[in-house]
Amino acid sequence: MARLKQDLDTRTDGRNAIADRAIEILLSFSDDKPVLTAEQLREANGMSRSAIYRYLTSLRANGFVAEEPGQGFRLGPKLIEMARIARRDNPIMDVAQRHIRQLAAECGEIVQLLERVGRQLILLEKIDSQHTIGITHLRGGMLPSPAGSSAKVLIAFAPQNEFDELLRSVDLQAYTAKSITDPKELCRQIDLVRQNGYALNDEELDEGVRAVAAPIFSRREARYAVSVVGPSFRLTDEALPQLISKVKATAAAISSELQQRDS
Amino acid sequence: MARLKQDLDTRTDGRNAIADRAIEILLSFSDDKPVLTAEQLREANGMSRSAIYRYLTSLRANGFVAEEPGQGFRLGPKLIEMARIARRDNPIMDVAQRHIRQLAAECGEIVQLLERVGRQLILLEKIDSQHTIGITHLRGGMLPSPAGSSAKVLIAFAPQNEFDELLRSVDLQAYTAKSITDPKELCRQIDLVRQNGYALNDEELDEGVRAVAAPIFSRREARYAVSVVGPSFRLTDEALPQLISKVKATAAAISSELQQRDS
DNA sequence: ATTTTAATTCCCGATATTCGGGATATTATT
DNA sequence: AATAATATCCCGAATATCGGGAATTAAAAT
Repeated sequence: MARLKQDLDTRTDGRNAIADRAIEILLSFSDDKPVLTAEQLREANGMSRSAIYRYLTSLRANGFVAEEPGQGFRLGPKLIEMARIARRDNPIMDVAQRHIRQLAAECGEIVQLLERVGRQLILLEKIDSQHTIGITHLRGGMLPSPAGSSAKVLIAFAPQNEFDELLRSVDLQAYTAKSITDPKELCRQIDLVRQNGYALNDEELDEGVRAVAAPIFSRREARYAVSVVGPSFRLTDEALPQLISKVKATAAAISSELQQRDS
Repeated sequence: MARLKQDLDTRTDGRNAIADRAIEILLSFSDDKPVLTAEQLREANGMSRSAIYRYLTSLRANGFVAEEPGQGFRLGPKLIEMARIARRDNPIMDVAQRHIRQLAAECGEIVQLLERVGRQLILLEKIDSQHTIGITHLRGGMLPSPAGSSAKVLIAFAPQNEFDELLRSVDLQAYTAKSITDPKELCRQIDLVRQNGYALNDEELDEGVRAVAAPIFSRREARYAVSVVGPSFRLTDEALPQLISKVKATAAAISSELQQRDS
């Protein structure tokens, strides 16, 4: 009776399904849902009671999840430790840190650094804005999802063999009045992004929120993106040109520093 | 022919052995060895070629490890993202940050914040010292291992049911001339730690390195420890008393803030 | 204190999924 | 081009997960 999910949409070739499932459990946690009960985790991942507890026991013993007495589980402290090592050795973190802090200081808005891994957009760094009146919470990033400015950039400059699949995976739902819902329109914009070297997000995901993003190149690939996010009343059409050039300059500076390193 | 390791020293009751193995692979990476080839990982974890690649494929697809072109693998960017969430929801991180930064500023030495999870000592935060002439690299922490100041504190104030096992798991090798090698001596020191409310490490792990640690209480348990680490020529016998009181004060402040939260 | 309820752990046979070894394909090196 | 090293694919064997439900423990309510 061990009938497993056997996801049809993701290939299970040459992978370890159980390791994948363990990770899936970890990915159930998000900014929105930082604490989950065993029951919620069971349901979210479609497993039996015995199974989820077996996973949780292993994850907890290793500090990957922690138990909050009456509440449930949350991501554990070991992840914090491992991230220190991951940061230390991720070439981009070292290089980008200084640049994006300066960008944040200059424009006073939220600045983000993202990395694309397959169809995932991973948020590496986020510097909060000085303005308390800012965007407090942003949609986290895993494609298939709607395309914000960073996603547009990373799709536009993706290598050919991945490009089509990425483009297809964009969610075209209408989250706001300005959301992109037409594939043709998306293609048109992506083309523009490639021409201009930057992408905009004009309230397409959240009402009143605009963003600018530019690609960072590493080994001739656009693996990372910097973006500035802020309220439309500050990121006005008048303010945008200067902001765009700042974002592009920052991205370019990081790119060139990365390139020097490789040599 | 699927003969697995079946570790004898760790119970596999009610756990998920494969998830454990996946985590074990991640734990192969450390500050000392941030980049490992598939072959090194295979060897370190005693698995077959096919097996290690299956694990790595899953881990890589999820961004838990990343591939460095000619070098091998390193911990991946997804860990950085997940750590952000883990931090955000870890009560201690929010509270302790400010206090340990101030402590670091006051004493100008390395300050560390650790959490105990079972027999593991997890490094949650490390603030580097201003002095470039300091300790660059510290032994990472998983018991069984030698007991530094933080370990002493966390053992001394551990709950009864865990105390004996923890004490037994201490490594009594002679790393330096001053290392504790006698179990009796360790017990005596642990008793003192419990009486005094702090622990010292007087060049017991590394020549010329001293440390002071104090326990942080959360829900009537000493789950965390703050420690200050520095060279013996600055952490002199004359300087220690003041440093000890500062470390204790910091720990106490964090403890009381945590307690307030719980109410 | 006692009952009720929920949450977690334990047990078991069935079988899905890992396992290792070796062949194959790909990439790097000389 | 030839060699070496690395990575993927394929297979039967069998380990270790799987789910269902019972048993235990913890928590909540009466």
